[in-house]
Amino acid sequence: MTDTARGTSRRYGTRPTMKDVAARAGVGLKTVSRVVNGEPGVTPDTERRVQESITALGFRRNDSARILRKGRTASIGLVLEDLADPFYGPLNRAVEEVARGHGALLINGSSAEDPSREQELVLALCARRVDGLVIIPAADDHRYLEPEISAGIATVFVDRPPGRIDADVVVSDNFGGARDAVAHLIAHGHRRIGFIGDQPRIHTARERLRGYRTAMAAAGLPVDESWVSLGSTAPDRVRAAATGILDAPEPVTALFAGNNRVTVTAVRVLRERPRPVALVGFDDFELADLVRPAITVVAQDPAGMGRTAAGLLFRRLEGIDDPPQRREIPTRLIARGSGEIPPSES
Amino acid sequence: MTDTARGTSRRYGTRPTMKDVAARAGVGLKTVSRVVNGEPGVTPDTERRVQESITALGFRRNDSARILRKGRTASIGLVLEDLADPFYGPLNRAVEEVARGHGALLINGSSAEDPSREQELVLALCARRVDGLVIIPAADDHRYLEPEISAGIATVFVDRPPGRIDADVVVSDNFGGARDAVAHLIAHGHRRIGFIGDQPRIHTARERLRGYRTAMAAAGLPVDESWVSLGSTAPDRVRAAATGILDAPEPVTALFAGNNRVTVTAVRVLRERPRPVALVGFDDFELADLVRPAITVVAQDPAGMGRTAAGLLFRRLEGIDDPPQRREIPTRLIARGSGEIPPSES
DNA sequence: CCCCCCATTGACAACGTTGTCTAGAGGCTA
DNA sequence: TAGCCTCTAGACAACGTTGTCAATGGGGGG
Repeated sequence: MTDTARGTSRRYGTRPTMKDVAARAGVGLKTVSRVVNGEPGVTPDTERRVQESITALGFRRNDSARILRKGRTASIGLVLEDLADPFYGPLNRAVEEVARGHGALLINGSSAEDPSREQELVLALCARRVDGLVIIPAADDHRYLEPEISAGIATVFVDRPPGRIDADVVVSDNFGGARDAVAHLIAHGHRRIGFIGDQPRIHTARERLRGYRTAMAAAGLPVDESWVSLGSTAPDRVRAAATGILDAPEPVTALFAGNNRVTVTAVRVLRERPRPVALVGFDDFELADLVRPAITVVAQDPAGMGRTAAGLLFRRLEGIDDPPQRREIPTRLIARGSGEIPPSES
Repeated sequence: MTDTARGTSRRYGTRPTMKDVAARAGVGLKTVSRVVNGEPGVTPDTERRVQESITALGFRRNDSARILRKGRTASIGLVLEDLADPFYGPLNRAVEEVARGHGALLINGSSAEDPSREQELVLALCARRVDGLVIIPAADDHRYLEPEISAGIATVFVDRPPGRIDADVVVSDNFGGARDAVAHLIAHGHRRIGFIGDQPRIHTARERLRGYRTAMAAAGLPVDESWVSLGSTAPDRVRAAATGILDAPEPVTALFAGNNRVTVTAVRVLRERPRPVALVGFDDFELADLVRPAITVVAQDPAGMGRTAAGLLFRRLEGIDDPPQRREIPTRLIARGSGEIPPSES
């Protein structure tokens, strides 16, 4: 026999079950279940005895067994690109709040922009039988989700649409926001405006570029292709791109930065140069108003996106089965100074 | 009969089980289990037949049942104050990475600094039988965890120590960091230094105050109690406190801000005033170097804290059972300008 | 006073997987 | 060729809960 610890206090790692509680209280197993779940049909006296046993033994219902039996896990999965990215914080929190309102827990993970990691994570969540998924996609082919969706796992995509399947999706008004940003610069007198954005395989980057071109065209302004630079948002790449655009013989007088990280690098670059250049960034960021000049941005509403996505998800979980929905969350231009700098010749 | 959908494609919401796979492949249930888990003792031919059935039916193992049977959930819980707080992003991510390395998923939630919500969340995670917990405490009494811990749920506290129980804990060197910050200001000639911190019921706030007092005492400088203000970090409160300290008849020449949020508000207040006042903040924040003057801070290492905490947790899960550990993560003073401003008389 | 009904309670199967154990088919040795 | 061993495969119980159903007992109406 190896149970040397037997008999000394409680066995480590062993938890009491309803059966144990029932035995101690001298009642049936099902009665304990009823008490634990607050079901009717138990006399106050019996209930008291059961409760006493529960606290005495430190019983806690095993939700794994409950889940197995009931088929619902009361948990949803959230797959995003990077838990550490400040943009996703409010989104994460908003999804959590909605989940909490529905009594569900949130399981989450980062795809790190790696499609295979996204898939691995999503399938692990499906194996857990989460009730639903909120996904910020890294992959561009989501057909691997088809069996899961038809098996009843509700799925909502956020920030970027799914690839090659149809599903609920919540996106920012990337096109409209970008168009507004560029129109704002044009309204302040700019005619030569540069655009530095993310890799074109990313949907949001393409939409923002489209907004840029549309605004320019609407004002009858030509776009010199050397003003446009799409690619990695790594500081080095952005710095090189910005320098190239600003040092051209006939340089731009304003920059539109395609996202957060680009904006920050652009601020650093502009600060090193004598000539004032206007700047509007896509995505707000904390402290954008503390920098001098304060940064004019097109603000997204990540919390709103999270709330909307979670709302759609629980709507599905409640059984509403209409065609896939698309929700576009408006953006808002916040003028703080950097976007209102007038054009200055070299 | 209500099964109108029967016969048309697959029934929505029903998933194949190992039994279904076995029936289709003409093998026993256990053989499917063996194939799914890569266990030995299956001929290549049989395995092929089973694999074929699995893909044809879109089978995915039900981890709820597996968990029930095996007793391990391969998931850990993370309870923090606010998923949206940028400070916790890197911590969250670091914990996730370590969990991922151990094949575990991460379930997380926000306590919103509400002790009862912390407890509710923690107990929900315990009912799920997470293997372990990483907790950034909001409560100051964690005895409610005793039955869970003795039932084998490993628990590590981060950022603040647990209340009234003994457990592994990972904290920043709040005392040392604060002392260094104030010593830095003293080294730059300041003798009257204000401190604005968080509510004294929070451990980190007390430790940082202790560091402040120690540095002042070490330099033989008196502390006028009107220079010290602890309380909510809401902008209004901090603004009032800062104004009071700075408008005193014999005002301070430097401020030490007890955390992130305080620092940001302090920057705004100082910017509105003519007299230059030195500032050092506890906690680094993105773009601290973009503000003018750039902000000198005592940087914590949230990713390091997360990694260390998760490391301790999985160490426990591997069965190491020594006394509760305490790990202190060093801080680092980053001089950027605001902390090197010399004293200026009114 | 009898019968019916309702409220309380518990026995039992089921959820889908994994651990244990045994059966059967070959191959090898003596 | 008998006997043994190994390797594959499946039958069965168990994990801890909940849904279903039946049994018991007490109270009220006829």
